[in-house]
Amino acid sequence: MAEAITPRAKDYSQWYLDIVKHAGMAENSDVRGCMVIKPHGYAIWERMQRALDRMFKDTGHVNAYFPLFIPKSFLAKEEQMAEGFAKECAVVTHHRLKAVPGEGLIVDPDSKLEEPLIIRPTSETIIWNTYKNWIQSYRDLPLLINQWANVVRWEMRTRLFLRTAEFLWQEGHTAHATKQEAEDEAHKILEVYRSFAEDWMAMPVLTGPKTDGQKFPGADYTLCIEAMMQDRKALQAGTSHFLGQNFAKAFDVKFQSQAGQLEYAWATSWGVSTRLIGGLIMTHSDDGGLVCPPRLAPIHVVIVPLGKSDDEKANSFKAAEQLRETLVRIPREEFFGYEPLVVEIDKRFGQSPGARFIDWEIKGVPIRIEMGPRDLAQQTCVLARRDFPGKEGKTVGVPLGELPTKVVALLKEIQKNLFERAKKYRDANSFEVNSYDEFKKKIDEPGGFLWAHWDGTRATEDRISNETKATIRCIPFQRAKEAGKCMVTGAPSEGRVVFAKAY
RNA sequence: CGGGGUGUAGCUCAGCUUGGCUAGAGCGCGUGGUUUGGGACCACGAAGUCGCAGGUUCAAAUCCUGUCACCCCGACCA
Repeated sequence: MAEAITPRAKDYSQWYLDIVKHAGMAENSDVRGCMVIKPHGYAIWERMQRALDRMFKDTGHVNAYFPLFIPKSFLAKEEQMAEGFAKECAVVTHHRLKAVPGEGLIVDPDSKLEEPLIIRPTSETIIWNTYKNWIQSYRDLPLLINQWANVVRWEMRTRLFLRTAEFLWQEGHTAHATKQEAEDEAHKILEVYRSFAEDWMAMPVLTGPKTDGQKFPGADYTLCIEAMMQDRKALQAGTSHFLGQNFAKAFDVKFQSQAGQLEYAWATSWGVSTRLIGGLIMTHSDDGGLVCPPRLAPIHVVIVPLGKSDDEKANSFKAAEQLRETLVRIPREEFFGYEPLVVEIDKRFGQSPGARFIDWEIKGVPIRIEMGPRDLAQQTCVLARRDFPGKEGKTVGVPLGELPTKVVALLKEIQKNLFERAKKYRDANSFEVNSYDEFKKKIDEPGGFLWAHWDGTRATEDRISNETKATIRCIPFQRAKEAGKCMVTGAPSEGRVVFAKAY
């Protein structure tokens, strides 16, 4: 039991760190606040990218790339944004080093930049500065562009994947001729995010606008997808902003309408980041390690051949190779993003079988097939599903001939089961509360999503978050119309909003 | 930025209070052998300018001064 994972019940944060570490997903680098994403973690990100990118393309978007550096004056042009990001910007002030005898490399004082460059915390400003040159006529609209990039936000307190100084994301930036069209775009993307979260990550989400206090600086309003982690805390998993004409005005982006009028363009921006990987971990994983939904799993099936004698090893290894050949030839299906099944064979005969099984469980491979002499004598194998921990997920005596159909069906079943289980958990930890006293009690124990009436004011929202550390996660589209009274002030409210403690 | 703490092998740490042989352990790593259906074991081995600089001393990982880095707790965030 050398590499045990801390149980969730004992220390949830440590459990999370143990999973990230032992599953080989990421580690802290020697650069403060920055992580190294290791191959197994990056493989999940690549799968996320592929699925999302196709969804963006299917909705008419194209990819482009804008600079990492943003002149300070650009950032300053949109006042809300400048204020929102000022405290977490990395600033480049010089462009050269020089070697000084005795001192080593120093920043060359003669290389000071005329104007400091900001490392992008987000790219609205540089992009809208560019759009100014691209947009003259209504015929140039809509402009539907996405970029895959890294950004830097100088965070004090970091956690792998969930909050790091540098992270990877995609950011969409669109320009439209009408307000309606831009608003439709923001909603359309939110639906893309919802379906990605639920259908690919198997992570149920609430959707709806943020309050004014929680929205993106520079946005007229922000829509979000919000998920519940297993410690009952909320995770903002994606945001889609309606930016109004704020950036068009800041960067003077006008177009001539069909009627010949000069008008400011309407904008949206939207993004999801490597934070989703943290969400995926905290939604599904158990005390045995990572649990990865099949549609995003870097490896779908691992075959572990077993044997003592050289003959037994050779036989089971050969059978494993034959099985892999069969499995990877299964016709590509939309369900798997038209990609072939990824099947790995574990050749480590030198290690004990238990150690090998556990290693794949920690890595979250959805299906494991064990083949030893006892199985092969009967032309069967042991089939283990990762959504049930350890031996609980095992079925012995599965005929080899049935595997191709069984494996595909089981992958789909695991995907479905993970979503339903997560949804059940979220719903079981969501409560309607009707008084502030009840709220204060429940927010600590048991925690979770508290649906409550709120008067819609910033003052009340701030008061609640100061007193309880809980914030309004979103004003869900899913809420019922229900006349009520704010639990704090008693002022009228037309529906409940969702409060929770959040990452 | 305020308070607390830690720097010794790849990792986790002991040793420091009370200075003294060649600086230790566990894990990991390498080699050889025995093992193998839920985290195997034995033997041997490689690996450290004790964060850095200066000082005290016959003698410093240990005491003193300075310095750097990192971690934890309080105001923000995909």
